[in-house]
Amino acid sequence: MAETGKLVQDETEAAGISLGALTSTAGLMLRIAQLTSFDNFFALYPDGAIRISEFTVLMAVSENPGIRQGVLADILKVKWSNMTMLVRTLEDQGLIARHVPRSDRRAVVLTVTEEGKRQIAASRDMIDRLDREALSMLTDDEHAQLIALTRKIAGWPEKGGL
Amino acid sequence: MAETGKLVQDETEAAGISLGALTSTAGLMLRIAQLTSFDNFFALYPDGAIRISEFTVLMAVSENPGIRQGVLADILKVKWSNMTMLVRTLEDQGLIARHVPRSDRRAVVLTVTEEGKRQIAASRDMIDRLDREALSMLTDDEHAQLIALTRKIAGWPEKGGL
DNA sequence: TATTGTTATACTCTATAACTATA
DNA sequence: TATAGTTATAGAGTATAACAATA
Repeated sequence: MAETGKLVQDETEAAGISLGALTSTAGLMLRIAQLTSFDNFFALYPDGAIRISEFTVLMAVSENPGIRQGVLADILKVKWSNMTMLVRTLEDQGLIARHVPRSDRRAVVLTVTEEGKRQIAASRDMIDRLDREALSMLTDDEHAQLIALTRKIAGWPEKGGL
Repeated sequence: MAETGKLVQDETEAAGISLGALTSTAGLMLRIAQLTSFDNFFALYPDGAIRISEFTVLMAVSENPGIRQGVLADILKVKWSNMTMLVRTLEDQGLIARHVPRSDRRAVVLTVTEEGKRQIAASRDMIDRLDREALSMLTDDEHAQLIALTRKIAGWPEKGGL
């Protein structure tokens, strides 16, 4: 567990702090929960490992070989201009390959390289484990509930895609 | 036109995109859900109204009169240096008052001014309503579930403070 | 020496507009 | 004219370190 979360709890407990109606503002609570989750996650995450944003793109390309860059950007709520840089970083690392299709020479389609596949294999178990550990205050049932709820918010049905 | 909300949905549906195991990474889903919630919220939020970060501080001070700045920063996961600026903005707006207590002249304790109380009264209903509307894809039960789960993640028990 | 808060600054993410090349 | 992607840059949010005042 992360130091930060514990510290906050101790201090707030000692001070007898209340946030009142704020804890019923779901958007704010989502934000605080997400920050807590990320704090805990990155406290465990080794330096030098692939960045989460990069891993997310890598996984998304892996799940959708030949996806166009713009489509990917839209799904992950990243601006096209920023996705350009993200993808270039991954290309520089040799993890994904860019290809201009003949059917539309404006487009760029993406695939994962062999090295990228190795990176996924090496990182995925760790990320899953750290992700679960970062939310270890939840029971398995609650964890599943959270995923179901956040999927619904994101507009993604049950298993897989949309 | 290049990037619109509607376009995103159409494209992903048309492309039959899948994010696979990524949708079981709770931390990532929390992040996407939070971004979605904020996008929806701010699409409805009127220009010129108090900023959410400022309103959050205002509410927190209102719930905890005399709270010290550093404690507040820790609870809301804001750095002290940044809280200094946030609080100054609110002071400049005449919404909160800063006071150095005799018991510890290093500290700064905060209270909400009369004007601040008026601001809260004027903003709170709207924020609650927009917050609920931003998550209108959830049922009331699911909304309550989400709040319970995020409270638990944040380390805050049932109702109110800790 | 440690703590509270401030200042200044750097860094990361995200956003916007102008540009190209294709369609 | 519209679209896919790029470039350059601006902006917000966040992080870090040095500092002053007080404990």
